[in-house]
Amino acid sequence: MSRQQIVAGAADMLRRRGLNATSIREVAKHAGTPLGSTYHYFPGGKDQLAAEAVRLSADFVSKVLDQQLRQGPAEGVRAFFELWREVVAGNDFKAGCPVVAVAVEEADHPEALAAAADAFRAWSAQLAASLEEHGVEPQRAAQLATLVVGAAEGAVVLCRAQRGIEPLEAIATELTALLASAVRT
Amino acid sequence: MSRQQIVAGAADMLRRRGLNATSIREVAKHAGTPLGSTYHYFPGGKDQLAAEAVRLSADFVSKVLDQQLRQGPAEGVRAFFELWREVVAGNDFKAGCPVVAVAVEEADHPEALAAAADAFRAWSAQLAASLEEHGVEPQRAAQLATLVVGAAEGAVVLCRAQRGIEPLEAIATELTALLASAVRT
DNA sequence: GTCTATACGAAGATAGAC
DNA sequence: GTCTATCTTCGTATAGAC
Repeated sequence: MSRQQIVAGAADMLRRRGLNATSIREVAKHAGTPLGSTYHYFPGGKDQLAAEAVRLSADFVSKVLDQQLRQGPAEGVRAFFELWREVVAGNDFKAGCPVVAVAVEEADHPEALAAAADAFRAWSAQLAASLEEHGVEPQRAAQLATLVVGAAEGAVVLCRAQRGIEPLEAIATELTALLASAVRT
Repeated sequence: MSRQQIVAGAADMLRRRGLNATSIREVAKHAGTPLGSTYHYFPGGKDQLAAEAVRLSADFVSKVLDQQLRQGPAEGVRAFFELWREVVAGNDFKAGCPVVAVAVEEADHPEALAAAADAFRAWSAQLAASLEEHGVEPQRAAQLATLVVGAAEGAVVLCRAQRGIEPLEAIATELTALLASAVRT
C-alpha cells in the first residue's frame, strides 16, 4: 500500500531536513505517487502527514523499548541508545529524530506537535515503569527516565553538529553507570 | 547599528521557527531594514547570517559560563540550566536554542553548521575544564561535560513539545546530584 | 552605501478531468 | 479513486535607481 510508503518517506525526510524543509511535493515524488494522492490520503495536509510520521517513528521505538525492557531497565536503555546510534551513524551524521524535528520548529501544525509530545511522554513512561519495577521510587524513576530521553535526543543533536558518534557514546556511558547505581540503591 | 539588530533578530527567529522557516525577508522586516540591506551586510546570504546568529548566541552563553564557573562547576551548571529555563519559560515554551535549530536541519549552510559544532564544543570544553580543576579526571570530565550540554539541549526540546518546564527541572535535578558526587569523589 | 523592484523557483493547497 | 494543472504566496537572491 502506498499510504504507508508516504508516511515512512515523510519520516525519513523529517529526520534529515526538519519539518519546514520537508515538502509534500518531494515526499510524494519520493514515494512515486502524484501530489494529489497525498491530499487524498491525508486531507489534513502537512500537519496530518507529519503527525502520522511522528507516530510511526514513536511506535517503532516504543515497541523496541517494550521488548527490551523485559530484560530490565539497563537493557532497555542500552537498546534505546543503540537505536539512536544506528540512526545517526548509519546516515552519515545527517539524520536525527523526527520527533525532535517537529518539536523545535514553531509552525501551525498542532496535530504533529501533539504527536511529538505524546512520543516523548510514552518513552519516558515506559522507562519509568521499568525502573519502578526494579525498586526505584516513583519520583526518582520519572526523573531518571526524563533524563535518559532528553539526554539521548540531545546527544543525537550533538553528533549531527560535530559529525561524530563520540557525544552519544559519552552520554550513554555516563547514563548507564548512573542507572546501574540508581537501581542498585 | 542595525547590523547587530539583524543578527539578534535572526537568532530570535531561529529559536522559535528553526532554520528553514527563518526567512531573510522577515528578519529584515523585523529589524526595520529593507531586504537589500541584509545582503549588503551579509553577502554570504542566509548561511552567513545564520552562522553569525549562532555565534552571537554561543558567545553569550560562553560568557555566562565563564563567569559562573569561577565559583566552581556546580554554580556553572546551575547557571547553564537557568539560562535555558529563562529562554523556554520566558517565551511560552515556543523558543529553544538556535544552535540546535541549525544542527537538526540538513541544508546547504556549511558555515552555520560549523558554527553550531563550535558552540557545542566550546560549552563542553568550558565545563570540562572546570571539572578537571576540581579534581575530576580528564576523560570523565569530558564525558560529564558532554552529558550536561546534551541533556540540557534535549531538555529544552522536551519542554517545548510538552509545553511545560518539568523536563528541564527533572534533568537539572538529576545532573546537579550526579556532578556533586563526581566532584566529591 | 541604501533601498526599490524584480527575476525565478518552489511551497501548500485545490479544482476538476479522467 | 487517481492524477494533472493551476492558484496564490513566499522563498533566495540580484540589478540597478537614488
